[in-house]
Amino acid sequence: MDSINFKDLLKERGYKLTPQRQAVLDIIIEHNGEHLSTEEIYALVKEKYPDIGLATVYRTLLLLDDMDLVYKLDFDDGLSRYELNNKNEDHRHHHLICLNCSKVLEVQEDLLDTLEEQILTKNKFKVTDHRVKFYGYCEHCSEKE
Amino acid sequence: MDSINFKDLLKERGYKLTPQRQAVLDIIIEHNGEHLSTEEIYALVKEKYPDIGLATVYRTLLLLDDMDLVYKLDFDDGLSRYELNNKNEDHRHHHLICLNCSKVLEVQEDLLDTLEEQILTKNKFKVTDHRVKFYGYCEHCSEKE
DNA sequence: ATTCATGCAAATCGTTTGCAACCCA
DNA sequence: TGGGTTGCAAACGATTTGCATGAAT
Repeated sequence: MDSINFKDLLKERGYKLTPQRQAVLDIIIEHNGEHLSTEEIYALVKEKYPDIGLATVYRTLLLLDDMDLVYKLDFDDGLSRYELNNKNEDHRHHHLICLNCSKVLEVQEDLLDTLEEQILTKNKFKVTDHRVKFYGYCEHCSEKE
Repeated sequence: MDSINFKDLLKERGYKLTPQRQAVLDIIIEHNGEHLSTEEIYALVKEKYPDIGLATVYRTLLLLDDMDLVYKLDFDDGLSRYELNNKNEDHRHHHLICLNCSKVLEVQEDLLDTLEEQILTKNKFKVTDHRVKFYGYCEHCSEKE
């Protein structure tokens, strides 16, 4: 996601490119693969842009989510987390949440397509997206038992 | 879930059976199949037990969730919802959330077992539970397009 | 009698919003 | 210039917590 592209996307919707918005997006791009919480994003942006307000970060994340540039996550820790919405990823990945140490791993596998077809025929419900979270024990925590 | 059983389960953990706890559980059993929010549960319990406090409902739901008697749901509407944890159900069911009218349907299908096996072998992650939400359009809203 | 549970109100915490000042287009 | 944007602080809404009272075992 280069800045030219971002600016155009904003303009399409009647929005403006501001240094704050760019800074928030930059941080998320820099931390691709991580699951940053709003506060973490705020702290990281503040390093480069000390005057930014928390409300601006919230507003920007809402905007980025709405533009499908980021993906909002929920790992049941009471915080909203975000990751870069990697569009050239063939399938959305899923998260493996360890019930013991809370570590979050990722799976690329996606066998849900067949399930979605079944849902369409049996329930007449057109699935356009899904969110899956697997809970269990990671390698390290499984061994400790 | 009869009350004798409930009382024993509580005693095992050093807790007491109170009319408030029984009333909350009763409401959830009566409304099996629904996805009641905390406030909805509070209002329903209040009909039978007008003096109950909201904090008690919160505390009881936390307890019931911890005892695996109920299942906490999140339909992204900002509210915590709960459903009876039906243990004789062969598989956990999943939810179909309509992006248009927000109606929530349920699927009993569970093709995730094979996925879980793959995750165990490939990621050495022992899956013990999963949460799946499908987003899309229900029959009615699909037709309107 | 002891221990846990309740109700109430205050506190908490993440998030949203109103508004005057500000700045990008 | 003008309309979107910002930072700040106040407001918000769901949930939690402190504490004195009350109830279950």
